[in-house]
Amino acid sequence: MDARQRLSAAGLRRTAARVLVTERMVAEGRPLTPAGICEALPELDRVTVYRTLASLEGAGLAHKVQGLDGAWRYCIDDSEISGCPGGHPHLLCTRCGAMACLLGQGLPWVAVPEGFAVQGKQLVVHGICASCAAAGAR
Amino acid sequence: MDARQRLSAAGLRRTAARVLVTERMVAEGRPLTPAGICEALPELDRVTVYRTLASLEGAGLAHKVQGLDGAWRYCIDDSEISGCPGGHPHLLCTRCGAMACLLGQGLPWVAVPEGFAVQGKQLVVHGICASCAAAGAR
DNA sequence: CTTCGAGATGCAACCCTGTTGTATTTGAGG
DNA sequence: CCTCAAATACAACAGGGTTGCATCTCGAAG
Ligand SMILES: [Mn+2]
Ligand SMILES: [Mn+2]
Ligand SMILES: [Zn+2]
Ligand SMILES: [Zn+2]
Repeated sequence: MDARQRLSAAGLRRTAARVLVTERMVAEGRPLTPAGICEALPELDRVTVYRTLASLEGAGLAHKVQGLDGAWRYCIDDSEISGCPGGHPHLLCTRCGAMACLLGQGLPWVAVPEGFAVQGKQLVVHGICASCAAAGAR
Repeated sequence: MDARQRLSAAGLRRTAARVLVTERMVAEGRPLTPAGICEALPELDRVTVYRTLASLEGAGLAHKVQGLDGAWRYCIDDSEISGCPGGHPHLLCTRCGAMACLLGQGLPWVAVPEGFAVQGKQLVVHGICASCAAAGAR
């Protein structure tokens, strides 16, 4: 699905910044930090990238997850693949900072105390990714 | 168990800062942000609080969890209660920022791709806590 | 094709969390 | 007591993210 189509389908104005950011995220296919996107798109202002990501997330075109480093990662929701309502766990490499969506598995049910209204859950599994392990052993 | 005993048992020097921070955390009984601890203990320098919390965590006397607001929360490990090796889920109120340990349940098993070496997991359930819901309805 | 206004962008300044460097103090063991 | 490694205070810094405001631009309406 084309970036422009995604934006229109979600009822968002198709601005240059949104098209660029969306295309970049689709091309990467994994959760990216705002900083990483800024690096890839130096023609965009940092604040614009933050606001663009917030728009995409608000419109349901992307989801975000927190890294252990305090930075959020945003990833396009690919409606053809995901199909994991309620979200999915994420992998995070503590060495290189790369994040990956663990599609195909959902989030666990958790027993919460009476009166607590659950809005969402976040499950991040951290460790050393395969490529970092290979590089470290070398 | 006394704060001093905890420190000695873990092989840490019993300094004034560590005793104060530990006592404060035991008294609260829930995960606290460094900022919250600083507020409660204005006689301590901010950096000292950060380094003290790192010491406690390194010695296995406390664990930490990330809040959705980007701040870490530290909580004393009460050896008499916890007994949840590998950690436990945490609750976070998105309105007041209060966090709670969900003792009694462990973290789920997650299928990770071949070659990924898991170091740890973090499961944060966020929503509106009972007292905030009551306050909001009022 | 032109007009026009809500919404998006760029820029500067700011806040908050956390870290690092370094001189000074402190506490536990001898 | 002494001693010295470890811990503390203070200042400076770094990174992620937000806010306010002037300017620009998309897209609907004429
Ligand atoms: Mn994901
Ligand atoms: Mn806990
Ligand atoms: Zn890696
Ligand atoms: Zn609350």
